Amino acid sequence: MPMKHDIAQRLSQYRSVLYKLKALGFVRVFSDNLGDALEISPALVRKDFSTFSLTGNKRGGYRIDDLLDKLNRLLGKDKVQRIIIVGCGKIGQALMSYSGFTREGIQVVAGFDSNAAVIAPQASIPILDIKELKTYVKREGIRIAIVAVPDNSASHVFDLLRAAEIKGILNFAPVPLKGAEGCVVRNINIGLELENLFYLVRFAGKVPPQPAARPAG
Amino acid sequence: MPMKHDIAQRLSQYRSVLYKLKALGFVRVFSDNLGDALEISPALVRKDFSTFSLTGNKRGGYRIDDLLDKLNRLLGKDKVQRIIIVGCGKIGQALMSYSGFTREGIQVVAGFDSNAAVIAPQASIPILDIKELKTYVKREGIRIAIVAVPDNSASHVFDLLRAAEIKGILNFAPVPLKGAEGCVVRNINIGLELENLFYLVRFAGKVPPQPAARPAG
DNA sequence: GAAGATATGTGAATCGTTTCACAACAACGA
DNA sequence: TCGTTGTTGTGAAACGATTCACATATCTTC
Ligand SMILES: NC(=O)c1ccc[n+]([C@@H]2O[C@H](COP(=O)([O-])OP(=O)(O)OC[C@H]3O[C@@H](n4cnc5c(N)ncnc54)[C@H](O)[C@@H]3O)[C@@H](O)[C@H]2O)c1
Ligand SMILES: NC(=O)c1ccc[n+]([C@@H]2O[C@H](COP(=O)([O-])OP(=O)(O)OC[C@H]3O[C@@H](n4cnc5c(N)ncnc54)[C@H](O)[C@@H]3O)[C@@H](O)[C@H]2O)c1
Repeated sequence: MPMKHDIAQRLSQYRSVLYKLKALGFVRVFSDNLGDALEISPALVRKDFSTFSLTGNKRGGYRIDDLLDKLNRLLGKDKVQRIIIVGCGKIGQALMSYSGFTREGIQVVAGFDSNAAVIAPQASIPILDIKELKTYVKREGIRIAIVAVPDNSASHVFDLLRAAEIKGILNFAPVPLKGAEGCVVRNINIGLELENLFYLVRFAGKVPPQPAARPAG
Repeated sequence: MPMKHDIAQRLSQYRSVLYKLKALGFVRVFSDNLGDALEISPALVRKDFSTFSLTGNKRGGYRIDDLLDKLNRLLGKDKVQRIIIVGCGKIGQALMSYSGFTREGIQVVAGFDSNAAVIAPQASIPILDIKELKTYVKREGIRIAIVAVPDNSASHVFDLLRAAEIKGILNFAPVPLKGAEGCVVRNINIGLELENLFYLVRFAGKVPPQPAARPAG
């Protein structure tokens, strides 16, 4: 139950940085290097590694290959992760044809849509009728889905995915789906990110949450 | 300097929920209602409001219209926010044609690209040559940009935006751009979100950060 | 092989955020 | 008018995450 809210995120980031360092010819890293790269303190890097028993050497830091092996295993990078995309509109199709996933060991194996004009079972990544969702998910053992349907279909699609016993959802509809027993949800709300950015920019430097000068007293 | 890292995010979420309640005919809300909606405690809702001097009534809760007025002002929703998109490929174009932004008072006023085949200065949302970026940004007083260029162009584009004195960036390239003096950056890394989801799903319920049973002793 | 230099690994201290708990107050009913 | 009810507003407590600080291990050099 106690889940450090973004240590896993950092693990992925360490991994990404480590690959870059490795490509540059480095063999070892120090907690300072990783701290600089992620803009966190070296102590936190060490704490994180310690949490997952990623050990180094009291002098020469950490062996990059060693860290990468362990991180890859920890993050499930030793096998290709297969996902589906529900809603093959603008966002959905952009994601389906995104080559960056492959590099990360993520494979989009199918799309699903309710619009007959979009369905294309013979495409290299087949787009199937949403009615086939449950059968497909069960047969192929899919655990993760991306939701990219219009806002007003999102909660219906959410129910379908739950019925198909999907274990994790990445949701692009600006309708916060609430995680439920046995199904983790992460919401990506681009509008919200922008609003946040406006706010941050507006109050950059200035007194941010203006606690309203107390009426003299 | 001390910046509560996601209180602004919550402010936007309150706003969104309040509009839904209003549409349903509600006039007042209680901290409990908002707490339920955002899956946070009512106490935090009250603390947040208190921080921004959003006051309610000791019995009948908060007046929705009142909250919305104040939140809108606080979040800069009283005027349309004008943004640009750099990199008009798959993601960039999906965002340019996304109608959801308009609803939120966000207007994409131009796109920029380096590929002549994509440039279209006469389109309803013009796509201009990246060379015109600085001039345009200064002339139009643009403060926020979305970056949707390929990974290896990201940091170059970042420099161009900084030179144009852009104040905030929403970055889709999986290359963590580091915020700098006078420029806030938010990175959206979809691959990272997916990896995180895999991790969460893999360890759902089970012992998560396996602290490696100590060697008897 | 001892001395010095340098990084890790981690318990304790710190810091920021969230929750608790309750006084203060508004509305309502008798 | 006065008690009862229900909700806010907020100091203080609890909690969780991060940083500090240092003992400990390893490498390097003489
Ligand atoms: N396009 C963007 O840039 C953008 C940005 C932020 C958020 N979003 C959000 O992402 C979601 C998708 O946006 P989009 O622009 O790709 O929309 P879109 O209209 O282009 O695509 C939606 C697709 O979902 C399909 N669909 C509708 N109901 C369905 C159902 N019940 N089952 C299966 N498929 C169904 C439609 O046929 C369509 O192909 C929306 O919720 C939108 O708010 C989009
Ligand atoms: N497509 C996706 O689903 C997806 C998902 C996650 C992340 N991303 C990331 O988003 C970014 C864009 O992805 P995409 O699929 O839209 O790529 P894309 O190749 O379709 O589009 C990139 C656009 O940027 C333009 N460009 C290149 N260099 C430029 C420069 N120096 N100045 C201005 N414009 C320039 C190109 O001409 C092209 O139009 C990439 O970094 C990618 O990793 C994309």
